[in-house]
Amino acid sequence: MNNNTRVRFAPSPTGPLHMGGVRTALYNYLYAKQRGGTFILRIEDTDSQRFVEGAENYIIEALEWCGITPDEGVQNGEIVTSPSEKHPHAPYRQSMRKDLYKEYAVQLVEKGHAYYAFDSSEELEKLRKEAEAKGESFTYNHKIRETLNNSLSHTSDETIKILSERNDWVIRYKMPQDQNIEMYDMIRGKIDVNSSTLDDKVIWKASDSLPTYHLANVVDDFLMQITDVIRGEEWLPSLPLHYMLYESLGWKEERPSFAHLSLLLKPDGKGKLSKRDGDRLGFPVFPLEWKNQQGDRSGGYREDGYYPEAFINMLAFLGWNPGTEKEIFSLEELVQSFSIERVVKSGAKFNPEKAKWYNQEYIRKKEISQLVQEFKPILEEKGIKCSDQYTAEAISLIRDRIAFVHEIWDLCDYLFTPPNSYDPKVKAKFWKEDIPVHIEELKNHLSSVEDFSKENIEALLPAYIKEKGWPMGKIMNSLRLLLVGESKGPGIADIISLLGKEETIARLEKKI
RNA sequence: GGUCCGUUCGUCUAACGGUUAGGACUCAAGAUUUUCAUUCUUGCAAUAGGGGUUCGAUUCCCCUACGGACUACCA
Repeated sequence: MNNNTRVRFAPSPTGPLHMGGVRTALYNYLYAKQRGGTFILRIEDTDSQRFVEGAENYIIEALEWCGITPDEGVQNGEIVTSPSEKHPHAPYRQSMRKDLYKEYAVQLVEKGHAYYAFDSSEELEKLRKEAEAKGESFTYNHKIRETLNNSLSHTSDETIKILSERNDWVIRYKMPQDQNIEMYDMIRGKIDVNSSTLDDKVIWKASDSLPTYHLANVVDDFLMQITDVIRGEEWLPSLPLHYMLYESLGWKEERPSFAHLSLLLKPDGKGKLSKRDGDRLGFPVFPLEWKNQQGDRSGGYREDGYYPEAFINMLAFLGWNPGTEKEIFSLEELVQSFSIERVVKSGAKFNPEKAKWYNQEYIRKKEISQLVQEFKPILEEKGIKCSDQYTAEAISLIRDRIAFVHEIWDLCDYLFTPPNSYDPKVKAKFWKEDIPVHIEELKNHLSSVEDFSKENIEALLPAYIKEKGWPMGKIMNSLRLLLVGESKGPGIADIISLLGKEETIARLEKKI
């Protein structure tokens, strides 16, 4: 147990949180909670171009719905601007921390680990095009940096002059040459990269006085005393840079441990899971529904009727397993059992069927009374009035066959309203010859019955039919046809008992 | 193209270097339910290919193939 463990989930507010992002947040949360540590939510909004209105609140709300609430960090609706006991490192939105990054970038320049670069985007674009034309790719690195427009190729006087005259310069990290960078990933183990294969990344830009992700990330992780970084696989290629930044900044000892999670892949075909796959295959990709500026809606697990527990459980098992055969885990159980070492290295294709299965498992564990409350709005919408007691009995008859509350109505509408049509196939098969006469007689017999309990009906019905010598199958199925309208549903005695004497007789009288 | 990561049933995955390679989802069959579903039972189905190391390789190493990520003054 190390209650000094501090992890962060650091999304960019460029749109709704993808389910893969939720999984990353979840693993961070589980890792922290298991160690009695702190889970921090930080917003990485250093790219003003891609900022999307509402995205930050979406992220907060989504995490809230999932039950993975941050201990520290940005709060819903509340702007934490200055440090407090609960939020000692506030603010947690990088755009609000912009002033603090420059000094570290400048410090790197002074130590000789970085330099000012004055190349315009146009110039760089041109160089890229030229390289491409030759079948090569342009890389701003140790081989050519001395020949480009930067403080390495200018005298310090020239540099000072340009710096004061222009505001479109950047600071680039000066990646050392031919240095073996030995890294360790908690999931993948040892990883080696030679620094010569890396380029000189921009770490700070004068145009908006903002750092790029790499610097902001490393500085904030250091300042916020992050001990473990668990993030997506897309960051693995920049891990060497991050290692070097820690080293150059003199924070080697404080460098956190890293774990890179594999991506969530689309269910069919190849590639990573995207919003389009959800639209195409009919499943949500986002935890909550999202409406973009154009008014397009993207479905959410919440709106589709998933329980957050089921969603979280499903997500946890996409790339992790406890090593036992137990598959249903509450959030608390996940906290107990999670281990970063058991996270799978390879990417996981998302399986919507399995997601449904999880929800089905959870719906079976719900209290009937809760299902009643969830179903009531649907009943009201249909204009049905009945007691909670009745609804509870109806739901308990069919609860083992649903995966979602919204499936209840289609499965047992006949328990709330008489059938308005009769399945012709079933009718053709069973509704023959003298059946109507028998049903009439049966109806009259039921009129004289007082006890409509399931047990009594179950015993009485077959006994009566047998006694009369009528064809059992035809009568039973015809009875079901009149009561239900088709060939489906719970036991006929259950249905008759629930409908009650009056309603049962009424439906039989309606005939065909 | 370059760098890095990965590869066990259709899918998610398990397996101190020694297992009839296990489980779950899906699918199929049977039983039960005088319907449908549930439930239960059974079945189908995998170590990418090739080399090593080893008494023995899914497991360790190398090569190939395939997949993925990254390769921005985006994160």
